[in-house]
Amino acid sequence: MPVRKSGKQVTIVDVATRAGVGVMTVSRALREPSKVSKELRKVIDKAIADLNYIPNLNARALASTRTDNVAVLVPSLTQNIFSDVIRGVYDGVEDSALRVEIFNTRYSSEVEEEQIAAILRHQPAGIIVSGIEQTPACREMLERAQCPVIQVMDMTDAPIQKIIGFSHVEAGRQMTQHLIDAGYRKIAFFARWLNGRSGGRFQGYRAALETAGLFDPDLVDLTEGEPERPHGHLQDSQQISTAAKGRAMMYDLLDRRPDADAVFCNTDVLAIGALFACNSRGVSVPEKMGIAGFNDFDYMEAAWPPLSSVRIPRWQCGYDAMLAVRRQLAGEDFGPAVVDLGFDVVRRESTTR
Amino acid sequence: MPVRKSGKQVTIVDVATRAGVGVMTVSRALREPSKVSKELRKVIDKAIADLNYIPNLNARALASTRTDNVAVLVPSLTQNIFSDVIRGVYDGVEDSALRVEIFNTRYSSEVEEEQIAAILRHQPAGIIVSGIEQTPACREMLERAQCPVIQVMDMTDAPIQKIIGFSHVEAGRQMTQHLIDAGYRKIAFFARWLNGRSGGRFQGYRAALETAGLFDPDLVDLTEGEPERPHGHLQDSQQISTAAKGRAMMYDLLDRRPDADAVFCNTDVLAIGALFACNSRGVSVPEKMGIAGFNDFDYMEAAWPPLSSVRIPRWQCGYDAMLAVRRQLAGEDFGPAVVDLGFDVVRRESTTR
DNA sequence: CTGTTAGCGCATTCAG
DNA sequence: CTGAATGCGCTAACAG
Repeated sequence: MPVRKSGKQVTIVDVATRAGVGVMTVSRALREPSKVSKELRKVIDKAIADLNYIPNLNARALASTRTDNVAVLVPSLTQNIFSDVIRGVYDGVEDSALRVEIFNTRYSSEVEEEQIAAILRHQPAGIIVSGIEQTPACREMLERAQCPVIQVMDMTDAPIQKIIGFSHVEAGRQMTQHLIDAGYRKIAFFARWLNGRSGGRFQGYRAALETAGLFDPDLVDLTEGEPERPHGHLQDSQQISTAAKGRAMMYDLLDRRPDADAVFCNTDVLAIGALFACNSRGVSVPEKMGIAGFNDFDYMEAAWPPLSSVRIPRWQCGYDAMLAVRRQLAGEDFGPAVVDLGFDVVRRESTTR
Repeated sequence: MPVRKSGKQVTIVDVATRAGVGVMTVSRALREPSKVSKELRKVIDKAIADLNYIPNLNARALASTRTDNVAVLVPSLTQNIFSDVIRGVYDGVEDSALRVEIFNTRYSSEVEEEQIAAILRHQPAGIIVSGIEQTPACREMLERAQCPVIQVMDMTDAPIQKIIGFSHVEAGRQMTQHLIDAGYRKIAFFARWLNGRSGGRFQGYRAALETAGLFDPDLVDLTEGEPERPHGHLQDSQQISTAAKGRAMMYDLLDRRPDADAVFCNTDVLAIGALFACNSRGVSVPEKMGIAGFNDFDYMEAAWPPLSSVRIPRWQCGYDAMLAVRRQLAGEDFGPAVVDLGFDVVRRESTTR
């Protein structure tokens, strides 16, 4: 008498019995069809279909001590930045047996820690994680991980295993330098909050202006200190609008500092909001006010006037990260530990005068 | 001599040995701490920390024939619509032991089928899937699933188990009716492609206009037939811009049909592009051209002039779906099979004349 | 509250 | 190319 209810799940044994072959043959037919004779394969396929057999991947993972899941951690899905990274990841996983699992840390270190712990418990094939701001606990876990770990979308000399990204500091610096070169002198900075990456941009902005002797803290508007984390059962309609924020910041700037002549927005949406503010006040862009954003989403080019921005390799980070995982799993060369993909300062009408 | 390399993974046995207790006590301490005495719990926790023990969830899943993973399938992550749904899902999972796993089908039925198959092989705790357009194969798999299955963001009389959403047809109809009521007569329709949901909006648009005797197929611009699936190693910069598309469609409309007086855009970004086109041509909105979008993202209110749109319960769909999963798992009442959350036609300046 | 035993479904190993 | 035995790490089911 079985101690355990012999779960009515269809197992590989049932399939083997029905097909009149050994269990191992079924297992092979499932994973390496080429190693099973064509005839047996047919019989087995039929048995599988008849019984409606569904392989249990948990059992497989336990027996083989590995899985085909690549975990991807991003801080936000609402910001298209990471959607593009994820798109790259998906493009990179094609024609492989791997599966992509997305995890949203929501800019919370606690959540990230929990998720990494949970991911490791599942014995992933690889991990792709955004940024370099992991807590010591996260970092330790990731260092101990028995699989490829790739960091993306930022830059550091000391990656966990490998990093593929670009320098936010340098990006902020170069865009600011472009504004200076274009003839702007009172260049403001708009951001809703600063994290490691956006903070880097701000550093670059500040460095460029200080070098030029133009830095003015009064032109910096960081409004809120907290990272984005819409939460607490907010409904869509109750969300704080970044575009509206950009508009409000521009109104405020126009009121407070009528001498300001340009703004570097930490985000494209902020820039769009700022543009609308100028539109409604009759402030001409780029003549009276230069506007630049960051990310270069599609609508920047489509705006009127077209808005300058910094184009960053979002898709490429995701794609290359997945390829690196695959190379590593295949036992091939892992390549350099640090890959700097760079960025482009895209100059459009909004900063041309 | 062991047949198998006794993998150097730390197991629950190691912990039990070190703590000087039974295996089962460790297992309990991990999952139901309240059922283990405080003292033992301490000893066990220390042993876990000392050994750096990581529970193997695959083994747990195999032994208990269930997991804590709720799979969420969405057709796109680039469109914020689904990001909001996912946000709702995350908010709904809090204070539960469940974990969220996001899957991106990329508007591909094949991908969706593969993913659903893979998900089922992992014995999920629940499944949340977008829309009602599952292929027969998908539908069959989901009907067979031994876990709660919730469809979201659309409406049907025959859900797999339960659906939480709203009617796209009705939404399209009501927005169009609003435009008619506002006095517009030559109302165009812009869309980049039609799938089940956007197609529903078009149906509603058409129905409203036909009822009013105003339908004109020449005012419908569906440009492309294919659903969005940026792909084939496109980099960010090479993506086709929806905003630019909206702008181009408006230019085309202004050229082809100078008598057109309004447009219902299938998507907010399209509407933004259309607005920029009017800005650059000096066409006054809403006087000469009414513009309405769909989704009501934050930037619609922030635009100049503010743009009308249809606000849909994205967050609520995700949140309620997760709660339904939890209720079902807890053995509580599953509630009605069909939940219509409705929507709001948001009238702003862009359609007020 | 605690421990023992058996087995979840599959892949590894090694022999045919 | 095929198959039989063994155990992956954990938890259900009982007994104490």
